[in-house]
Amino acid sequence: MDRLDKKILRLLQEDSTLAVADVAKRVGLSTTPCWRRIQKLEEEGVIRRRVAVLDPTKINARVTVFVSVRTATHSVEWLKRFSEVVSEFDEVVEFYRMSGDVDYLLRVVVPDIAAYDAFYKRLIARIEIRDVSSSFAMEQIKYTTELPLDYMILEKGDRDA
Amino acid sequence: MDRLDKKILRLLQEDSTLAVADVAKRVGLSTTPCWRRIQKLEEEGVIRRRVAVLDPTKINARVTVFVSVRTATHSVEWLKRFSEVVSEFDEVVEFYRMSGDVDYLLRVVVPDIAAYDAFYKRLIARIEIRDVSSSFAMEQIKYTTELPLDYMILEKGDRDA
DNA sequence: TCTGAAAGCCTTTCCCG
DNA sequence: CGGGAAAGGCTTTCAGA
Repeated sequence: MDRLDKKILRLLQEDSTLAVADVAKRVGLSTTPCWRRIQKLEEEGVIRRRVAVLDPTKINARVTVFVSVRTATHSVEWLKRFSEVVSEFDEVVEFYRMSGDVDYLLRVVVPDIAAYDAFYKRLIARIEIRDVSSSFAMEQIKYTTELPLDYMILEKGDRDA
Repeated sequence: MDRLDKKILRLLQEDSTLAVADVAKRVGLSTTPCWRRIQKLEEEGVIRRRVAVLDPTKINARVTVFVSVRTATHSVEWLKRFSEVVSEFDEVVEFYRMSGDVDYLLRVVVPDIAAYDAFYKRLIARIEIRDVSSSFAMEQIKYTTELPLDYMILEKGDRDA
């Protein structure tokens, strides 16, 4: 991956409806090589997918809750099952295993607090959890799917912008 | 919005490269009305954008850090500036104003702990913060841009699947 | 690897139930 | 609102350097 790939990724992270010819123009290539590069980035899995991003308020998914979970000590199999059960919930949009005093962190999306309560009950009905603590987001100030590209490692001979 | 729109959204949240004709087939419409519905969903802002989702490991953005921030009591202007300054950082991919004992929560993406430390220094150099606490994610078990559609409010007469 | 042009497929429009 | 068919535009392939 060189700086042209990086430019292409920057554009497509922002707007994947751009025509290949447009991307090509902006990075200073003609369409064919640009098309091939995008193809390669997809094959290599650098581009994982192309998706539509929806407005949460318009589909009644206004509230984000961060759920901190402490599990009791369990076997590897239990932890695997725990991951699977939690991941199955559509309301869980992000799910991390953490270092520090919290074992897991979930980002849960629901319409309101009542729906969160219902979700919570369904969750604990499916799996035993030692300790759960919920923090409600009052406002989503920033949310982006664009990952920082500044840390990308370029091949030798590509040190400029 | 009816259940056909919901089906369309479900498909496009998953894969926005689907041809309109394919989406149409899967929801049981022909291309023209399906195209019109997608158009409308875009105009109404239900579909906010279409983006490429990248693999974090392939672009050297492996580590997620959750940063809990407590601010001192400040004016509305200061809080506005705080939001702007924090949002400017590409490493901050999510940023929430919270209820409870933490005032703000940031999801920060960096390649490693050293890069996080550098980010942290740049952040506190730009704005004064009372208290910062960082939690590192060891593993991203689930990450999806797909919001739950089950809570969507449909127009009267659309109560089925 | 890049360019330019040709072929094929989709999107988008038009007009009719 | 939904459908079929035509026009226009993009994507994808192919040949040449």
